[in-house]
Amino acid sequence: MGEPRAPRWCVIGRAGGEGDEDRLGAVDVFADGRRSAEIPIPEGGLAEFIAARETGPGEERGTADGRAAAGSHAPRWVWHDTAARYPALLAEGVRVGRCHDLRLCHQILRFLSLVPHGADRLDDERWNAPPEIVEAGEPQHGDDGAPALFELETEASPRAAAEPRGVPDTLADALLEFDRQRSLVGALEQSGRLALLLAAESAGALVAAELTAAGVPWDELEHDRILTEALGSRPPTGAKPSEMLALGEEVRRELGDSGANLDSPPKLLRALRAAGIEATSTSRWELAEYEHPAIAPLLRYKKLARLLSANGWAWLEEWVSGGRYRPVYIPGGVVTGRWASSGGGALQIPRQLRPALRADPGWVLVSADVSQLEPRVLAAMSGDRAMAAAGRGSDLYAGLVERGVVETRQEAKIAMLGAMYGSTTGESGRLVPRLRRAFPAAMGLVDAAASTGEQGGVVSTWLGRCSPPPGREWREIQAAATLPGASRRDEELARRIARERGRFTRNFVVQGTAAEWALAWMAELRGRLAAFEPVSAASAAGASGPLFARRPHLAFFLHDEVIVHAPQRYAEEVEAAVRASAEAAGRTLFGESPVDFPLDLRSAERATKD
DNA sequence: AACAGTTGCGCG
DNA sequence: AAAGCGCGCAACTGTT
Repeated sequence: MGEPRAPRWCVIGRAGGEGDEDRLGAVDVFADGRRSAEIPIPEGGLAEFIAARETGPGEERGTADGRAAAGSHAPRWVWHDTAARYPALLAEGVRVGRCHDLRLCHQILRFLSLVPHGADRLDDERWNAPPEIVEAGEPQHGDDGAPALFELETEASPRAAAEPRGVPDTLADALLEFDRQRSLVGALEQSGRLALLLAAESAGALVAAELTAAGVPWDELEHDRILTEALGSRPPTGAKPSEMLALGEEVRRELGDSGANLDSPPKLLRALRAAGIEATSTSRWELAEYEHPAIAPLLRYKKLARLLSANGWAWLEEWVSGGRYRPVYIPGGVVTGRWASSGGGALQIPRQLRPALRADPGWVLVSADVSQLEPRVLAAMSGDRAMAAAGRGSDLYAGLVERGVVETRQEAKIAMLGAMYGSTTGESGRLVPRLRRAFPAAMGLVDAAASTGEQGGVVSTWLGRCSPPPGREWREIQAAATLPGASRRDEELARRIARERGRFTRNFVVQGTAAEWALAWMAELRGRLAAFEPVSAASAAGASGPLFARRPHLAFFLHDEVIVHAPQRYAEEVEAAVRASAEAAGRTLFGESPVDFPLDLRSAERATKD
């Protein structure tokens, strides 16, 4: 498709050598492998350069309203690190349709290249650096009036002020790496899955930057109300809120120890034992086992202490401003391919605070999560028809009960988690054999992954992300245990860490494939949302920035859940788009599989869960 | 005073 | 005390 003369890719990178840090250049790469000469990009002109090409011929020029041509003419942008490049573009109101993130793709391909296929390895270690985190922020203007977009906000958010990492960003490096990656994929690829994975991973990088730029609409007053209701009114910095003080006094009174320190686990443990509570740790799981009048207030104290330190007023001040919470996501930050986050704890927002996620006036939050994503992914990967059938309704766990695999929904859940995590003891270990009987194909897949891992092998997700090989220490312990002079301790250690690795690889294939499904879901949804007609300026969202104020946009992502911030009038269309994207994700990964991926979907002003 | 390591708990 | 995977973060402890 597309015009024969239109470049398929456009590689962006730093053009000059020493002293030329800001000069950028581009090289077009065509489908037949031909390359253009280097196209110089004037200083500060990247946004304009890209905007012009994202808008196809005959279309209105300028993308201040974010109207990206959905890829008909625009090339796929190839750059070293989306996290380093894209926030500045977004801040200038330029959206990108597709990209190829060399750093993320390198991370995927480097483990893959350990598989003996005879292809060239990607052995340029410089590409293995962690992402360069750049705050989106408002464009800052330097002395010369030019936007200094890459300046780090050292004071506002210290975590984002990490030193720029050593990923090469010159055009020459990018072209070389891009060639290596393409030839490696070409040599290894038979199914097209790997290309799909690289595209999905890169799309995820775009989504992550856009999520930070758009922010989560956050009701600071509601957050404050939740805190005040639980903790008492806000205390001066460093002081404890009244509710914690009162509970602390109650605990100390019940323990008969007026000096007991509840904030130090070792000291608390000593105080508990002095009061006759023979606990071995201070975790709430263990404390809840003991009958003592100090336990209840202590558990409440710990709950409040957690709320205060993790998401208290200090957090609110640091991470929420102008009605937006802007977490930093790290695509591919987890070995399995899941996203991680850095700063602000985006992936740990407690349910208690969900009511603080609140749409702007005239807008709604469309929240969707996938029911039992990981078991469904396992059913699809393994082609287990019985398991697919059990998941045909909206609740796979209920399907297990209906089929008499287990007696209760709770048992179904425990058994399924145990199967995917590799539990061998307790109730979970007891129930797993039933699944093995009912779903031999699915269980065979995870059991094989565990076995491969125990033997030091590499496993891979559905699209081909490989688990890291075992480290030197692991191999040495295994080797030592097989030596003639090995002690029982050596053997037990080797056995134990082999089993641990087996549980890791067992879960890797499922968790990693679920992450791929989620990427495909978001990539599809991102495209669909960008195609909505913008609403009038009068109905624009307050603090969403030029690209997101007038269209539905992704606002939050959490492994198997997305939240879209949308103008009220689009609520139903957005729900349909979210559903259609989930169906498309299933087809993209698994083709015409009998497994479906039902969503729990709701639109409301607030994102309350359950 | 700055650092790494541990504990405990929030999320999926 | 999580039996069983993957994370991030704050606070405390013990070192340098």
